[in-house]
Amino acid sequence: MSAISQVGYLSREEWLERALEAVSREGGAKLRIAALVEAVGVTKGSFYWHFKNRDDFVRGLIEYWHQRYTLRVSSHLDAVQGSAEVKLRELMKMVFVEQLARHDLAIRSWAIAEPELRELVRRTDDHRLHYLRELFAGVGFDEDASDLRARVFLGEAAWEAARFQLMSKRERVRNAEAFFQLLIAGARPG
Amino acid sequence: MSAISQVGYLSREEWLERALEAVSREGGAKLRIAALVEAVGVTKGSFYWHFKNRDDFVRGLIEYWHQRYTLRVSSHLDAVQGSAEVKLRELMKMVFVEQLARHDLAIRSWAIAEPELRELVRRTDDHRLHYLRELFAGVGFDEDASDLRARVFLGEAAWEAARFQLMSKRERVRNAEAFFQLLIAGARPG
DNA sequence: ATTCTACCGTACTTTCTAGTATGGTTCTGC
DNA sequence: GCAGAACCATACTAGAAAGTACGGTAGAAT
Repeated sequence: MSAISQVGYLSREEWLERALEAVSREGGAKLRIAALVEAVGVTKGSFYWHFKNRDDFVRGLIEYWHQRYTLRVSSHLDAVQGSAEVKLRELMKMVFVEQLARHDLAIRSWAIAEPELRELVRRTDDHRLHYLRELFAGVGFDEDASDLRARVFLGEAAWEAARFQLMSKRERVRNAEAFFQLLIAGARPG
Repeated sequence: MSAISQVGYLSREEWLERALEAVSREGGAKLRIAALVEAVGVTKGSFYWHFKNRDDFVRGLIEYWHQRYTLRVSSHLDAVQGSAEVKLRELMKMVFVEQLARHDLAIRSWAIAEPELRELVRRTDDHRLHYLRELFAGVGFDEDASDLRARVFLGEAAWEAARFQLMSKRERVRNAEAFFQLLIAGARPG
């Protein structure tokens, strides 16, 4: 019935992937289903096929975000051959150059009020924090130093996510390098 | 007509002060005027007396937030007697112990979509960044080092704002001290 | 005390939006 | 090339939320 023929149906995962892009662009604050489905390229029929209701969608999106931008990343790093420092460099590239945290702000804005959602996001934060601590410990820092650096790393990511600043890739690379110097090279243990 | 007699009328500023507390507690994502006026302790009549409409309110709140949590803070620091390091310590206490950035997430969540609001928030970020750079330069760091440290400082603030973690005051003080060590004491220039 | 203005409460209207009902279309397996 | 399942469009309904109208009260000034 549609004028534009659909190339194929959307799986729940594809749906969430597109939705995440739309939401972080439009902002989670005024999320209307009508606007969302338009951005995704479908209609409400599709939305209510994949999701029970609005809350179910939000939960699903946070869950997907956790899977895609935290668990999958740490799994990827585990598979990287090399020292902890090599892994850390790879992670920095992903986060600060490829802007892996670009959806965080929109996601977090939902979780303020609902305790259930806060718990979901907290789980993400805990995983990231724990993983980073291990990474810095692997470089050779002691417990306190590793903990501090993990938090600073996540802080920089949060700042990039919160800031509405369009940086060129060149600038991002430069920033990432300076940041690396501060955290590692300038304070290498031993 | 109200059962509870009002002690007095609310000025626009008092209105915004109360509103900011309510909004950052309830979250900006699902801001309903009915819930807002209840939290503030008035009715819709009051809301629409002080604000033209919902958008006007959001603009006003961001403006107030900028004034109260950025401009007023830098003015306060300018008046502090002492070295740049003393001022920096004072600022760290305000931000990380007294949690001055606790409203940032809710505010930012609105600004994602609307270019006009993004511009307002960007102005806040620029002011903070510039002020911090000057502060670190005052301590003795060169331009690049000051710039980097300013961003790391704001990163830590953003992380605290984004994270749903209840820390005791004791923990906050400890964290602030460790952070100070990283930025200053452990890398003092000269 | 009265008048003017700032401020607020309440009831009402209008607009918006989540959610439903249902028929239709595309895909998969056979 | 058919049957069943998965997926989606459209039209509709109910409820919620924004915004308005207006009467009333508190404060300030004279």
